Amino acid sequence: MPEDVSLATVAARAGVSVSTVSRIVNGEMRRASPATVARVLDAIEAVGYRPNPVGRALKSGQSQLVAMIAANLDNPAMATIASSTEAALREAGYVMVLCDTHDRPELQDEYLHAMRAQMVRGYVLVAAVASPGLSELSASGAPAVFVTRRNPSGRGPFVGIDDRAAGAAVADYFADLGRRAPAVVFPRLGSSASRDRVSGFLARLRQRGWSEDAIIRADGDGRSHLQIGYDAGARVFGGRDMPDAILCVSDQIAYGVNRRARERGLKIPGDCELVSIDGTPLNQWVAPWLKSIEIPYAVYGAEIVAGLQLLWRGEAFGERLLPYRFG
Amino acid sequence: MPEDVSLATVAARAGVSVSTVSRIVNGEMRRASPATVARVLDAIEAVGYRPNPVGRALKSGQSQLVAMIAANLDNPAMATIASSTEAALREAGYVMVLCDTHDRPELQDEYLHAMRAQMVRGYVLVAAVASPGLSELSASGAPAVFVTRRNPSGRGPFVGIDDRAAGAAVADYFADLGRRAPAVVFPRLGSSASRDRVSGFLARLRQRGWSEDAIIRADGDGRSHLQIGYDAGARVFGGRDMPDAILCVSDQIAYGVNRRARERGLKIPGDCELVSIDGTPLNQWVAPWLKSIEIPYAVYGAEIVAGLQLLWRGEAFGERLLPYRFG
DNA sequence: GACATATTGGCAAACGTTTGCCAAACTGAT
DNA sequence: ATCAGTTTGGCAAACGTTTGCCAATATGTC
Repeated sequence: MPEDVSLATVAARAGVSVSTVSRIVNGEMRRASPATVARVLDAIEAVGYRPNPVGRALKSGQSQLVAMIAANLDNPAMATIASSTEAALREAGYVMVLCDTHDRPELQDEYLHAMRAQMVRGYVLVAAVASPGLSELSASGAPAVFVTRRNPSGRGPFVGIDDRAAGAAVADYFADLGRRAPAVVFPRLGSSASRDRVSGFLARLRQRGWSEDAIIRADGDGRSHLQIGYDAGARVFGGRDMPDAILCVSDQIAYGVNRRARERGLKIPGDCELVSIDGTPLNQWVAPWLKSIEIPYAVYGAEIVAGLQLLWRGEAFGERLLPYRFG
Repeated sequence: MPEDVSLATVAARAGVSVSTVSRIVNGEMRRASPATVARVLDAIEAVGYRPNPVGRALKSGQSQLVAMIAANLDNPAMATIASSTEAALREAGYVMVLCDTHDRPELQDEYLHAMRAQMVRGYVLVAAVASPGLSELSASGAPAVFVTRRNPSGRGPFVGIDDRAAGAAVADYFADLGRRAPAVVFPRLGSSASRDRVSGFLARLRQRGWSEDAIIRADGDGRSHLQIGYDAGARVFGGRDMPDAILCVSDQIAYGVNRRARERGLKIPGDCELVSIDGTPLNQWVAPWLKSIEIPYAVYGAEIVAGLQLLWRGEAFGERLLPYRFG
C-alpha cells in the first residue's frame, strides 16, 4: 500500500502540473481539454490517488470533521442520536468526532476549543449545558445545531420535539383515563426540554380542572436520571398521597421510579401507571410496563445533517420539531 | 475571538523567528536563552496561541486523531466502551473519531480508508469483522487495538476478558446450584468472544458429567442480539425438554429470551434461571431477574489507551485480559 | 495576414507546522 | 589578539492542497 500518493504523483504520471490535477479532482472539468482530463483520470485510477483531507483542511481552513458534543453517551437515547448522526454525516462525506462531556461545563469548553483548533466544519450539541465557551461559540456564528436541549445561551438552530405538547399529551392521557392523583418526576436542574415537558403537563392538568397543589411533584439531584428517579420514587411513594399515574420526563427516570415501586411491592402499572418521554426501543424488551412518548431518535441524524447543510449554505434554519408517537 | 493566531503571530510579538517559537512550544527549552523563552511564553499567553493540529499533522504525517471503529453503537456495552475510551484518549491528549459500521464489512473498509487518509494515530476496533481492509491494516503494522473480538485476520493486540473462563464459570454455577437441564443461546455467526464463551461453557459441563446432547443449544441469525434471543427463546421453550438454566452470551440475548419467557408465562428465575455475559449496569435497574458475568467495560478505555501508547512507543502488547465479576 | 478572444495549463504563493543546517555572537583558554 | 567551542536563533524547505494570475496556444473575425 503506497500511501504516499499525492497530487504530485498523479501529475508526474499524467505529465501535467499539480494545479491541473487539483482542478480536475475538484470537478473543474472545463479548465482542461477532454484529452487531458482523461489522462489525469487514468493516472488517478492507476496510482489509487485519494485527496489528503489534512492538506485540504490546512489550505481551505476547514476540515471534513464535524464535532458532536454530547452530554452523556451512556444514555441510550444519546447513543442512538450519535449513531444516526454518524451515519448521516458519513453519507454526506463528513467525519464525526465524538466528545462526551459528562455534563460538565469545563469539559464542554475544553472540547469546544479543541474542536475549533481542529477546524471542524460544524458542531452538533446534544444536551448542551451553559458555559463561557458556548456563549463564545454562539456569538461567533459558527455552524452549530442544538439537539434535545435548546441553546442555553441565546437562540440557535434546534432539533427536537415539541416538549410542551408532549407533556400536555400525557396529561390528557391521564385525565381521559380517569386518573385522579397524577404526579411528575423530573431533574432539579432541568434543561429546556425537561422544563417544557413539565410545564406542558402541569398547564394541561390545570386546564382540565386540577388545582395546583393536587399535582404531586418530585425532583432529584445529580446527573444520573436513574438515581433521580429512584430517589424521587422514595418520596412519591412514601408520602401520604399515593399517585395513581406518574409522568417521568425520561425513560431512565422511569426505570428508577419503577425500581423503587418494585422494592415497595407496588404493581406497575396496576397500582400506578408510569409514562415516560423518550420511548427508546429497548423499552419493549425490558420495560413492557412502561408507556412512552416515543421520540424518533433514529431520524435525528438525518435532520441534524440537513440542518447543518442549510447553515453551510448560509440559509436560515430555526428549529425542526419532529413528530412523536404515543405508543 | 481572533482565531488567526499562529506561530507567526507569536513570533512577531516576541520579536523572534517562527522556528524559535516552534521549538519552545515543543519544549526544546535549551535552544533559547531563558530571556527569550520568557518573552516567547509571555507572547503566547498574550495572544492566546494554541498550536494548530492540522498544520502539525500535515508536517509530521500524523494527526492527534484516533479512530474508534465500532460494530454497533446502539449496544450499551459498546456505548460504554466508546465513552470510556473517549475519556481516556482526551486525558492523553488525543481526539476520538467514532465510526459505526453496523457490522457491515464494506462500511468497515470504507472507514478504514477514510481514517488512513485522516492520518489517524491509531485504530481501536471494537467487535471488528473480517474484511479486506482489515487484513491490509493488520499487514501494514499500523497501531491497532482489538476489543471484545480478536483480530479476525491474524493476531493483534487485544483487550477483553477470558471468555472461555467466563463460560466455564457459568457452567460451574449451574452445576453447583444443582441444575439438571442447562442451555446456551448464542448468535449463529459468532465472534471469537461468543465462540469462546460457548465452548468454555460446554467443555466445563462435559467435565462435570453432562453428555454432549444433554445440553440444549440454540442459536439465532441476524445482527440484533435482542431478536436472536427472542427467536431462540421460542425454540428453547417450545421443545420437549425445558431447560432450567440458560446461559445467554450477551445481555441483549438475555433480554430477548426473557421476553419470550414472559410471553409464555414462565417465571424467571423461578422456572428457569437466566445468566448473561456482559452485566451492564442497566441490568440492576431493568433486569433484576438477570444474573451476569459483569465485564468492566468502564475501564476498557484506560486499558485500550495504555495499549495504544505501548504500540506507539514500539513496545510489545499482546493481550490484556481484564478481570470480571460474577454478580 | 493581423488582430482580438477563447481555451488550456503552469507558476508560485499560501495555509501552520517542523527541522536540518548555517551564521552570528558569545565564552573561555592560550 | 587569536582561535576553538558553545550557545542562540534564523533561513528555508517540506508536508498536500487550492487558486489568482499570467503565458502560451488555438480559434475565430475582418
